[in-house]
Amino acid sequence: MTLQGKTKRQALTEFREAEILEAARKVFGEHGYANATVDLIAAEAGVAKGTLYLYYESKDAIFWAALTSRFREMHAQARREMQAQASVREKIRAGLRVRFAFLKSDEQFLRMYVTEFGAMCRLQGGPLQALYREAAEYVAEVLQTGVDSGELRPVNTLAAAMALMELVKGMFVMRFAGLPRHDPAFDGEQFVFELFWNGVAAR
Amino acid sequence: MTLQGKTKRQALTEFREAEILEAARKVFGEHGYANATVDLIAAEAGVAKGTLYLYYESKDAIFWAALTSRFREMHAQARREMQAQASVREKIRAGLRVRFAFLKSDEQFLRMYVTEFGAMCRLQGGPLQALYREAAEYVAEVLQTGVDSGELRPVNTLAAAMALMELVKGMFVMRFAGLPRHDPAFDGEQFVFELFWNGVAAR
DNA sequence: GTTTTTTGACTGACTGGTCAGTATTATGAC
DNA sequence: GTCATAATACTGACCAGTCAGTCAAAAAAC
Repeated sequence: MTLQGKTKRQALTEFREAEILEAARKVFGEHGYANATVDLIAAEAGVAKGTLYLYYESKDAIFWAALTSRFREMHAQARREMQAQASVREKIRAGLRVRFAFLKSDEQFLRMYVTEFGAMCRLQGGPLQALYREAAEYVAEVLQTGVDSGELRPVNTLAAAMALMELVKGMFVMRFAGLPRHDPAFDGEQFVFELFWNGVAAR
Repeated sequence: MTLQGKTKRQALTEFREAEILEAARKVFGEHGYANATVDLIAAEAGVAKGTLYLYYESKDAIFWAALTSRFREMHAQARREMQAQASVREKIRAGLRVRFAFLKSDEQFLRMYVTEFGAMCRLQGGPLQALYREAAEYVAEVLQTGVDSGELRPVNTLAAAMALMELVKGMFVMRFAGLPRHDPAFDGEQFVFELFWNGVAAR
């Protein structure tokens, strides 16, 4: 009884939390941070405004939770897939595959990631910054093994890792900038891989 | 008299306009769009709030004018320098040199460019989008001549051009993300050039 | 004196956040 | 099992602060 009861509550609570984050991603994704109102998020989540403040202490906190939770998932999955590969080349490819799949499958997250990311970096020490750094550092680590083994030519691995992540973001910026309309069959993932790999691979 | 008067007025008007844009860049750069207030911009520009509305019809219009005027300058100068070069390789190098110099020399514009750019792309058909497209298309044009002459391997030139521009932006994102602290002597411009050039150059 | 430009106090819509009250679920006594 | 009590979760009307935009009056230009 006790256990079942608690489970029921906890389950409900967790469900609510997920629901709120989902709603937040939708509203933030559609309207952007500034134009998204807490009332809208509450309505979308199907809860009262006050309830939101039981789960998160501010609009800002909701935003961070919504963005970072997905970012974290994406990064974790990319890391897993990368670890499962043997060569640096395949690790990079796997990382790209995961990130592209993630961003393609979740329009709202994509919008937040592409359009709000820059603005959020303004906050020195913000949660996203640490995550971004962590993600970049893992990729840099992988690249370093390639440099050490001679698979890649010497390069600033951290800068290269960041460049790669920015390239991924850049490919999706195209969608919002309406580019390129010319070639709908264009494969951004392959393009980024080739550009990056040729750019850093040993000659 | 009339002429002199008008000239004086016009001169004042133009001076005011430049002053307002300069102030706007400072305030938007420091606080971000959402946290920048029209009152702050007016104070910074040394005019009354109402005066701003004689020059621009809204906060949004001020923002656009402030961002696009600099972006336009940067693009125009890059274009000039590129045209002055003979080879595609040197054109690309020149374009990078101009953009890096611009962003390094103007902290406020850099902040707006890096942190607000994404958010602004949200507005389909916004002024920046057209500018961005135009800038990318010019670079793509240059790349195309390289492809045609065999200097570059076949590549989606528009995507490559955008990737290049995103790489530039990415190098400056590092500053805000605090990366990389490891190597202060790191030359972002050279890095981007090599990464890009190796990535798209003929094999 | 008339016209043009500038001013800055004012307005009112908007929204993040609160909290007193209500509803739901868990606990315990019998 | 059932009823009373406690604990927890939820609600939404409300408030206080903010800020884009206005306009009547003042200043400046002519």
